[in-house]
Amino acid sequence: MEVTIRELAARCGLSVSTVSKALNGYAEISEETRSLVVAAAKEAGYIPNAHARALKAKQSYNLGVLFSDDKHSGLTHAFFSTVLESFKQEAERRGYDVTFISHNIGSTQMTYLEHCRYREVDGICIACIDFWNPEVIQLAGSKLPLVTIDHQFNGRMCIQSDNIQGIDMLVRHVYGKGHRRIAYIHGRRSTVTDMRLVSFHRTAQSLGLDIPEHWLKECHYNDPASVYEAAKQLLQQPNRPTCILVSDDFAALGALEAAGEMGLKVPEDISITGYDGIALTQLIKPKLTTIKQDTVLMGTEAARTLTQLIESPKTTIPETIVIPCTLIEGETVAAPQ
Amino acid sequence: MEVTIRELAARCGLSVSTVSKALNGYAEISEETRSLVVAAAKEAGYIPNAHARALKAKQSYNLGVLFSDDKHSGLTHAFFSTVLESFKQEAERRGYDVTFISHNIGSTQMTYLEHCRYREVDGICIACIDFWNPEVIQLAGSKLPLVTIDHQFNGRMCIQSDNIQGIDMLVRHVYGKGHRRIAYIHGRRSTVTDMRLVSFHRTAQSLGLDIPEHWLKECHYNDPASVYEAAKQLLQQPNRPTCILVSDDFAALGALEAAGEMGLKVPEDISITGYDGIALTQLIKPKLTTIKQDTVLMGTEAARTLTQLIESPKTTIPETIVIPCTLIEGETVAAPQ
DNA sequence: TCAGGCTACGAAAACGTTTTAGTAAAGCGA
DNA sequence: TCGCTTTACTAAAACGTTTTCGTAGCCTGA
Repeated sequence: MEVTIRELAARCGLSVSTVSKALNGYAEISEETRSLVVAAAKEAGYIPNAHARALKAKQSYNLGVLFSDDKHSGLTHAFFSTVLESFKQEAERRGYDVTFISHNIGSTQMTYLEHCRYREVDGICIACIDFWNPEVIQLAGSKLPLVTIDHQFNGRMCIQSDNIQGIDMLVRHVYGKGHRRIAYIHGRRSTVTDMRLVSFHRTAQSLGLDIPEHWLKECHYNDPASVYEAAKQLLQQPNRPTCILVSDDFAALGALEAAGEMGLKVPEDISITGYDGIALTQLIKPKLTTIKQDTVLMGTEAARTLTQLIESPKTTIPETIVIPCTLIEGETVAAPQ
Repeated sequence: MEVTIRELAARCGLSVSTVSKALNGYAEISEETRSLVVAAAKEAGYIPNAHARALKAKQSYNLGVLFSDDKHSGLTHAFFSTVLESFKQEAERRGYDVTFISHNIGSTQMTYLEHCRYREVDGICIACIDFWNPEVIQLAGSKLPLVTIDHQFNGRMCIQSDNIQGIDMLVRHVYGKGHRRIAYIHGRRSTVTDMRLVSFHRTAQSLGLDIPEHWLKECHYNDPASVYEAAKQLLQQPNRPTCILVSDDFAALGALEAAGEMGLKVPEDISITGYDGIALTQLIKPKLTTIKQDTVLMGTEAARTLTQLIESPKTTIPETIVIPCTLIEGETVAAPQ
């Protein structure tokens, strides 16, 4: 059915090796034969076989993506799906397909690394996952070219959204609007959370703000319900904050909900911000003031550096690439009463 | 580096074929040797090579997904990303990986079908794409096992959300609330659009409603801006409808926007509904009344039928599997004034 | 005792490529 | 003319599996 390189060679009256070289652009093939072969290939509908090629050449032109979060939202995760989309587009532009990595393929359990070896992916992009998972650490310890999003493994490439700058901008923004009593609802311990917390404290201090410990609340990312609870606690205090920063747009909806239920108007009675800049924020009323992470650039850079790492392992790529973010001024921050 | 079956055979003092059979559960291998081999494989960290296996066995255990829309929202598409996520999960449960199919891998242009042949995917799932695209039609005409979401190709498997039922429920719901003047903003011509339109007309007729032609507007899916325009036109009419059905949740935001700008309150002054049941609808205020498509079941069923088709091509699977949908009663429909 | 049938294993071909090593033919300088 | 290089091609091994076919040894029944 499918025509192989052998048949193609026969049709051309050439050897298999010549045809292979002609198709792969070897210099030792004359222009004449090359065009002959290319024409014949087209006419015969010849498509090379990726598996045979990968088997021999030890390159699969396949990139793995590891991608999950504790809530198993997977592809439906508003933030990471946009990163992944642009990762995929850039990978394709560079000649790579992308395959999801998981650890149970059918009945056979595999670790992530084993799955990568099984499919012989040329490299892997890790995002939005528990980076302390032993299997992920095993992956990071392997020889496999690897890029992570928002987490730095020692000696590994990492695409970092500039969380320091983001929180700094955000705090200064609400400060500029007149807020001095600022609470911060952050996510669970992770690289990202830590950076944002550091930045929050640093900026608060440099602005001379005194933030009581109990205005910092730990919640879950991507989980409005937990933020709802935390926001309620904050708002019930006699001497409550005038502004609540939530470290996740989607979860910030929980804070809006809480405020609404308590009869507080946003932004008149209480200011609220998010973080991420997902599309949703600009579709709700009032529009959420937030930090927009450049997800498109993050995905593109991840694919770019990963393929570069694969194709020329020698070149030293900076370990961390920091992607700047921008402030989206919505309608959820106003001067405090 | 990586240990091959040959080395494993040497370690066990067995032949390559015996080892292969032991690992693949052939009956002709004694229990004794099998456990020996399995233990040795584990100890040696043996992982089979998917490419070699695919090359020989003509099965890649890889499923392609073809997935794009005219706005190139790709994975960020709220509706289809949830379908894809559950497709992926079910595929993995059944032992298949999933790879995206596209048509330009690097510099070499390929048709979708060529890409499938290149990667030797065992089957493909097509969703959310222009089904009249010649390349998609070529795919549908091929021998490749195939399942589509929401479009019926002749003789091919299709997972259909029950659009007839959905629109019927929706129209009856607003009718029940007292609406008689109902407009419908639908998407561009497609299988889905057609079914919904048919259902709209049929139900309207059976309820004795008389819908003037200019209350039907064609817009783009996933595009609030175009719906915004259409809604404005509808609302500016002297004798305007009391309820507008929009065939897409996300785009329905455009209608809400238009109403808001014209000083009309939803649902007091005008009722609006969406369609799809994406998460967003229950996060905005007021919550959108809509039809929820069972995206999880759609994805799962797509993966199930596709793998079944691959593994036993003989068994006749019904051409179309219809997935029921449910009404989500939000806060955007009230009795007309 | 022997034909026949299991049982448990092995040899080797095959899958479709890429790549190394080799080689005729042509070109070239002296 | 001769030796040497260059050009343009070919032969064949290899990549890591699966699978067909073959077979040695054992058991069984008459």
